[in-house]
Amino acid sequence: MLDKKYNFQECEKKWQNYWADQSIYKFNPNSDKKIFSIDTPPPTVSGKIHIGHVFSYSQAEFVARFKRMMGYNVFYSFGFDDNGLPTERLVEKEYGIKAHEISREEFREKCIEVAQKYEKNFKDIFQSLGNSADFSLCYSTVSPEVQKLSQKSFLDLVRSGEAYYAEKPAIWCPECRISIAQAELENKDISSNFNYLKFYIKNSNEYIEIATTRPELLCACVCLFVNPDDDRYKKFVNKDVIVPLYNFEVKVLTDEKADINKGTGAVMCCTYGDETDLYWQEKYNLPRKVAIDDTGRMTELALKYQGMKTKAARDSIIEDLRNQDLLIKQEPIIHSVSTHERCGTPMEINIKKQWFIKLVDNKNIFLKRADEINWYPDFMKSRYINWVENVDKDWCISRQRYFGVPIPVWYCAKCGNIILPDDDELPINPLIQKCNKKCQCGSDDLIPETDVFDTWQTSSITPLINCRWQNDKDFCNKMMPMSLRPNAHDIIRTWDFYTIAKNHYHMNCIPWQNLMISGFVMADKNEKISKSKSNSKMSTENLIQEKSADVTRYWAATGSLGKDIIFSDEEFKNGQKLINKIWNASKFTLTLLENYESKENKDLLLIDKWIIAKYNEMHKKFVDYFEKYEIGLAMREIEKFFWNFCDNYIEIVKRRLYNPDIYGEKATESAQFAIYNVLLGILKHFAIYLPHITEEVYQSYFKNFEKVSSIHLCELSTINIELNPKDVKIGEELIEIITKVRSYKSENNYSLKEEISKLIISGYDPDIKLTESDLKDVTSACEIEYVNGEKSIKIIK
RNA sequence: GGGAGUUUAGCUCAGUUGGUUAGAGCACCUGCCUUACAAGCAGGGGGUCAUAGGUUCGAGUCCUAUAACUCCUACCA
Repeated sequence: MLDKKYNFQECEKKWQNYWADQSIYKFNPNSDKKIFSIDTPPPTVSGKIHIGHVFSYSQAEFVARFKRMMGYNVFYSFGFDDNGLPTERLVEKEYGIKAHEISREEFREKCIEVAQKYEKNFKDIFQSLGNSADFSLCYSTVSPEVQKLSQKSFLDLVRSGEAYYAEKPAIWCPECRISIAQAELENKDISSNFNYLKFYIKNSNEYIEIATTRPELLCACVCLFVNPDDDRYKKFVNKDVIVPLYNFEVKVLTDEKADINKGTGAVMCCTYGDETDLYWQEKYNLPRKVAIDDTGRMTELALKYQGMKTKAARDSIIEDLRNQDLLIKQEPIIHSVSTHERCGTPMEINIKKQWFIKLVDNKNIFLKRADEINWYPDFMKSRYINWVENVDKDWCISRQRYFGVPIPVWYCAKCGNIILPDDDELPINPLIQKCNKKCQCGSDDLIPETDVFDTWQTSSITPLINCRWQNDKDFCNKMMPMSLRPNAHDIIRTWDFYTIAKNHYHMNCIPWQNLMISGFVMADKNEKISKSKSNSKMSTENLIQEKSADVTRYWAATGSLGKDIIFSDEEFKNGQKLINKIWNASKFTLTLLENYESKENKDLLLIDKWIIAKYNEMHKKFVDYFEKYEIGLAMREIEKFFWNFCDNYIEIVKRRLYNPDIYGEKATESAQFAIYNVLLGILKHFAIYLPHITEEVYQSYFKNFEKVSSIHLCELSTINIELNPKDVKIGEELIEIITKVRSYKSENNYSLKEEISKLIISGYDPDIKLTESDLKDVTSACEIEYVNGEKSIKIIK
C-alpha cells in the first residue's frame, strides 16, 4: 500500500526513467490508430529555459497526453533551433569574444559546442518536467539532415521564382551587422531632439527651417519636400537651397507626403533615413547616397565626421551647427523607433545584393490560408491578418553571419550568373565545397556565397522536417497537414506566418489544421517577465526541485487559452494541496479496496450510480473543453469533481465499507465497484497534468487489474453502467439533506459525528428511502421519518 | 491613426446558444482533533456584473456610445 507521505523527489525521477526505458511515449508510424501530430516549435538555443517556456510548452504537452489517452497515435516531436544569430550571441557572451575576431571555422566549432551543452540542459529540464515528447524524433536545425531540407527548400523556391536575388534597400542592424526582416523589428520609444536647421536659399538671405531628428544625415540630403498646398513655402518650390555645413545645393520639391502640421512643414529627404525617404527615392528617382556604413559608422560622404558612430556624429554635427549659427532651436521629443528585436538597436536602411522570398505578391493567398486553419483562441487570427495585411517587403533571408545554414550558391566572377548545386549534393557549404559546374559563359571562376540563411528560413519548415519531406513520400502525405502547432502569441508574425507561407509554396496546403496560441508569463500585473525579474524564485530548475514537476505543471495549467498569466505562489500552494489530497484519498481508497475483485457490476446502489453519473458528466465537460484547447478549464472540472468525490461520496460510503458484515456483500461490492472505477478515472484525468503522482498510484495498485504498462497508455472514457436520470436527481437531493444536517450541526457547534435521534424528511422524492442506510451513516441519525408536505428537514436532537 | 483583448466578491478568475435567488478558489469570520488527510472537514459573510442608453416578457450574456487598462500594428521629417 501507499506510504504515509508522498515523496516526489524519489517518485518523479523513478517514473521519468521508467517512461524512457519502456519507450512509453514512442511514436509508432505503423499503428492503425488515427494520428494526432504536434509541430512543436523548437526552442531557440539562446540561454536558459525560463518559466515562460515551461508555461507555453506545458500547454502543448497536456494536449499530447490528452490525445494519447483519447486513443490517438500521437506524433509529438521535439527539436532545437540552434543555428543563427541567437546562438551566436550566446557564444559571444559565453566566451567574451566577437564572431569576427576569430576565424569562421573556429567560431562555428564553438557554436556547435555551446549549442550541444545547452541542448542537453534544455532536454534535461523538459524531461524533468515529465515532458512526453518522443525524443527519438528530436532534431536540431543545424544538423546536416535539416540543413539539407532548408537548402532544398531554398533551391525549389529559386527554381519556381519565389526566391530571388536582388540589390534593393533592406533593413540593416548596425550592431549585429546583418540584414533583418520586417518581422524582426520592434518598436521602442526613444527620447531624442527635434533640431531646427537653416537651409539658406541660394544667393539669398532667406532660409527654410527644417526640423530633423537626424542631422547626421545632412551629407546624404538629396532634396527638400514641402506640401504642394503649403502657402508658406510656395515661393521656394523648385529653388535651390544650401545644405548646412556641407554647402552643396539641393532642390525644393513638393509631395503630398510632406505633412503641413509636422515640424515646420518642410522636410529634408536623405537616402536613406527612413521608409519615407525610400518611397521618395523610388518615386522621384533621386540619387542614392549612403551616409552610414555596415558597422553604423559615417562614410566618407560625411567628410570630417567619417568613421564616427552615428550618435557621436550627431552630437558633433549639432555642435558645429550651433557654432555656425545654423541651428535655430532644439525640442526634446519622445518618438517611436523601429529597432532590432534582438539587440534593441535602431534600424538603418542599407542596399546590398541579397536573397529574398516573395511575400508581398501573395498576401491574399496567405490570408486565405489562415481561414483554413482553426485558431484557438479565434481572436488571435486577427493578429495574423493585421500583420499580413501590413507586410510591404519581401522576406530578406540573407544574413551576413557564420553559424547558420549556408546559402548554396556560387556566382560567376565573369558574368555574374548564379550557379546552383544539384539536389543530391545537399547539404553543401559553398565556402568549403567546390562547385562541380561551370558557368554558362564557360568560366569556372566561381565565387561562393558567404552569407547564411535567416534562422527563420529553416525554422519555417518544421512541418516538412517532421513529415520527412524528401525522405519518405508516403509518410509525408499521410502526415501533412499536421494536426497542431502550439506557440505563444509573440511569434505569430514570424514563425507562424513564415511557416504558412513556406508550406503553401512547397506543399500547396496549410501546415497544420489547428493553431493553439498561449499567453505570456507576467512577473506581476502589467509587468512582463524580464531577465532582472527572472530571479531564482522563478528558475525552472529550482521550482522543479522545491515544488516538484507536478506542481509546476499544475501552475502551468491554470491559465486560460491565449491569456497572459501572472506568476503566482498561490497557485503553487493550491497545486501542493491537490497533490497531497490525491495522495491521501488514494491511500485511503485503496485500503477500502483490499479484497476487491474487479468484475462487472450490474446491481449498483443508488448513491454509487450517482457518483458514476457525476463522473460521466464531468468527463464530457472535460473532453469538450480539451477539444477547444481550454486546458485550464478542463482541469477545473476534474478538480471540482475530485473534491466532491472526497468530501461527499467517500464520506457517505466509507462506513458501509468499514462494515461489510453488516451491510452485506452486494452493498460492499457496489461501493467498491464505484470507488475503484471512479478513482481510476480521476487519476487518468489528472494524469494529463500530474503524470508522476498518478503513475505512482496506478503502478502500486491499478496496474495489477488493468494490465496496461503505464497509466499514460490507458484510455480516458466514461464508466459504462445503466443509469436512470432519476438516480442523479435523488443523489443531489441526498446531498442537499446532508448539507442541511451539517449546517445544523455547524451552527450549533456540534461535531459532525454528533448523534441525532431523529431526522424528519418531507417533500423529497419518495425514492430517497433507497439511500436510507447511507443517510443514517453520514448524518449519525438513529431514525429517519418521512412525511408529506413542503420540502424541508427537521432534526430532533 | 488602424486592429484585438480585458473590465464580474478584497485578490485570481469561471459564467457555453439571453432564462429562476450571479459561481469557484484564495483571503476573511465561526465551529469541528470525524477510525485518509488540521497542508483536513463543516458552515458563514461579502458583488448596482466598468459607465450610459437601447432591443427583449426577461440582459453579466445581444446592440450602440463612453471610459480605463493591456497587447499587436502604424507614425518615426
